[in-house]
Amino acid sequence: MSDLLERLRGRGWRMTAQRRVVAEVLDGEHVHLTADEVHARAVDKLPEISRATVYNTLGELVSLGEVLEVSTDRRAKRYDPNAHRPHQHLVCARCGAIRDVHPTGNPLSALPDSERFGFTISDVEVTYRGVCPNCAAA
Amino acid sequence: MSDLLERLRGRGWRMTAQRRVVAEVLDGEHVHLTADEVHARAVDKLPEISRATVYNTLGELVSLGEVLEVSTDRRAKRYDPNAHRPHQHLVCARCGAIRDVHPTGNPLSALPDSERFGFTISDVEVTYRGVCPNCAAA
DNA sequence: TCCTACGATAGACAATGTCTAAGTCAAGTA
DNA sequence: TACTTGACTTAGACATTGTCTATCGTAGGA
Repeated sequence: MSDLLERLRGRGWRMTAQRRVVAEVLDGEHVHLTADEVHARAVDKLPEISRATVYNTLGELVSLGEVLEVSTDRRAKRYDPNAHRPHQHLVCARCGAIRDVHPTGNPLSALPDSERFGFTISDVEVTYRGVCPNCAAA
Repeated sequence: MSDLLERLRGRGWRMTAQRRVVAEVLDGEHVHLTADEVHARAVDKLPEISRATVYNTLGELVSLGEVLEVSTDRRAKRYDPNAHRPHQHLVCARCGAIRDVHPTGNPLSALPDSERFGFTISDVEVTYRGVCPNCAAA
């Protein structure tokens, strides 16, 4: 995670204990926490951190392109630190588990010009839904 | 829209003024209203209809498979009456306009077995994002 | 026409996210 | 090191979206 902290510092980010803690919480593969979960884990490390700061910091990380927002369910947004490798999500419809996946081909090419209605398309968001092995076994 | 009302009546749906109004509001192509927008339009036709009834009725229509829930932004869910033809969505990142689109090929096939982590996948949700012609011109 | 179970209602409540005003502090400067 | 300043943090009010409950009303069958 010092990678991320270094990058942020290099971009002129003012380093505070709160920001460091939020960045540390968002470390790892297949991490997809809600803002509230991030807050809860941040509080473990820094009890006086406020909800507003977590929201602010997450918003800044998203603006900087260091973290992605994903909405796999209709409840809270989730934050995905795996922003530097394009990927999609695979969600278990029962337990809500989320995995990052990497499809073949460019998903943008699936949409023919005749279906683009003159839009300039820049991005696709793809979420696969199914049942994970654990839930299938249960 | 009498089609929808007929189908619903055929399924034993008890017909009330409120339900009829909600079904009428959800008529047409490229209709993607939030629950609140549905409520506002329903109130125009039937001033005493309550918010809870709109939510209940939308939920029932979704359960019956007559209407789809889509979440193209992170704000409110939107309701799409075009439930009988599989389609995806194209969203303008500036004004939020939404169009239904129909891509070529089966999006499920883009995910190789090696990336399925043992999940049994049943569904894919695809949202294209870009800028619509109106916003591009402005 | 009358009954009754299902539907509708108002409004409280819950979850998530945003905003504000005031206090605090990181980092540059001398 | 001490000073300064504007960016950062805070608590809590507020906003939005959605859900639940207790009560009232009514569609449709007898």
